[in-house]
Amino acid sequence: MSSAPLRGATELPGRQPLYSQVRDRIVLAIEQGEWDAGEALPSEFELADRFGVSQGTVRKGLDSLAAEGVLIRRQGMGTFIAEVADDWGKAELPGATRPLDTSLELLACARSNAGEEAAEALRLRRGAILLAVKRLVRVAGEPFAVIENFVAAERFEGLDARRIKQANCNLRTVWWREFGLRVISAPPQFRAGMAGREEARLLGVEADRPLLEVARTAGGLDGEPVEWSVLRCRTDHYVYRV
Amino acid sequence: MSSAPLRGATELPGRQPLYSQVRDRIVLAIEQGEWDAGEALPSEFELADRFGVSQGTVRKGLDSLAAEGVLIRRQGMGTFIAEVADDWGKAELPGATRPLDTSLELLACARSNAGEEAAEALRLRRGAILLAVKRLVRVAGEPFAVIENFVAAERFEGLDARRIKQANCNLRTVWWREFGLRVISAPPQFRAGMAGREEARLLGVEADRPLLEVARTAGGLDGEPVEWSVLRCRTDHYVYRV
DNA sequence: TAGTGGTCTAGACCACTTG
DNA sequence: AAGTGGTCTAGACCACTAC
Repeated sequence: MSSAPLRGATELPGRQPLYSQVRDRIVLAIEQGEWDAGEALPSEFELADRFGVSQGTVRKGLDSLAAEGVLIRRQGMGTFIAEVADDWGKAELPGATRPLDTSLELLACARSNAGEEAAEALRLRRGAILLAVKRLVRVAGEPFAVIENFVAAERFEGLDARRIKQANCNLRTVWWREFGLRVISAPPQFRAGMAGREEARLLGVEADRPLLEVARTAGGLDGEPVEWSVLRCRTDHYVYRV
Repeated sequence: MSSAPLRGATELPGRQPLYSQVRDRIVLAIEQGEWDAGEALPSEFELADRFGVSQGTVRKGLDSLAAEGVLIRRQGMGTFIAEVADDWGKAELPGATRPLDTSLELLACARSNAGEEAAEALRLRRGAILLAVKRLVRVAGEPFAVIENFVAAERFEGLDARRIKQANCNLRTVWWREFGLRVISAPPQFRAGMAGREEARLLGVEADRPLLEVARTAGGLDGEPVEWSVLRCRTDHYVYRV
């Protein structure tokens, strides 16, 4: 939050461009809760004053965060902190281009131990204590997908079903409001699997029917992995679009 | 190829920003074969002269094409036409982040009639005459996926197996070299399906095993749909990453 | 040394939104 | 009318590449 100009850092060997330093300073301010979701940032000129750079340089930093989906810029209005969204793909009718509306339901929130994939993705040791959140996605009221999210229990002390439900089952909102953490997802991995007994029951399909599996990690704005998650969905009625 | 300044268009009602007009002019020049793949474009200042705008405006246009993967910019060297790549996702080991090397083999190139999905995607009538290209993707020598591409036969008169093999089975290279067409893919749709008898045989899996299906359309730099394609892959050994 | 793209500035004007 | 982001310019300097 200091107003020290950024130039001092420009002589260091591992020097970053000014606009990139501006981006990082803004990220820091966001993480420190300086502005709430939906709130407007100061104007480009105010930020330029604060960071001791020109308005064009601030613009480049803001544009990069807008491209990442962290900020929303509207001509004539200002630059706003984006509402965080659970940025999974969307259900669509095959061949269609319009995403369908979905609803989320919390199934469980419990401690578990890291399996091989989760441990590797989160850079933890195998068996580390995780929190596992299990949710059901519905399309037009019908079960479409089961999502499991895993995070390090240590970092998310106090997470429980009540807090998740308060945020309408949007975990990104929970990470942001309760833990001051904003995350961005890496490109997912895809696999075709079979419905186990549990998924078959939840999704209302027969066991041994093919299910689409989507797995991904998400990291903080600084790049550190925070969350590993898997979505399993039936694709007999709808398809999944990235 | 004319050198008329761009300003004249700025008074039109559907006016585009100058940098966007610069982008379109460069796209046009690329499509007219002014530069080959791998070749360098004129410098920013030369292009600025040619289009009658400032160097910064040219830069914005070039940057947007670089972001789309059409151009590659290298400090101190210049701006180059990117080699076209078949931009499917990659095969990876589960949990890994490094893509594996793949090879392509042409299975067939034949005429067919547009099914419902292909017709809709390509904005043609159902039953329109298409060219269907079928290829096999191998990872470490083992069959991994079957890709089918569909294009309007009318637009790709003269396409045959020989021309495809000459381009190492890279269809994007064929579109570019033989038909002067550069395409960009839209986000794909995913589905979990079952291996039919034909895919099972080609991929070396049992019939009724789950297969991952990835479908997408690709359009020209002007946005018109050109190609519809489907990839079907086994995900028992490797996974598919976007 | 010359030429390229990469960064940064200062200032101008435009388009849009709100009061 | 005032304030915001969006575009555009002209010019400066830097970092990298080639010769």
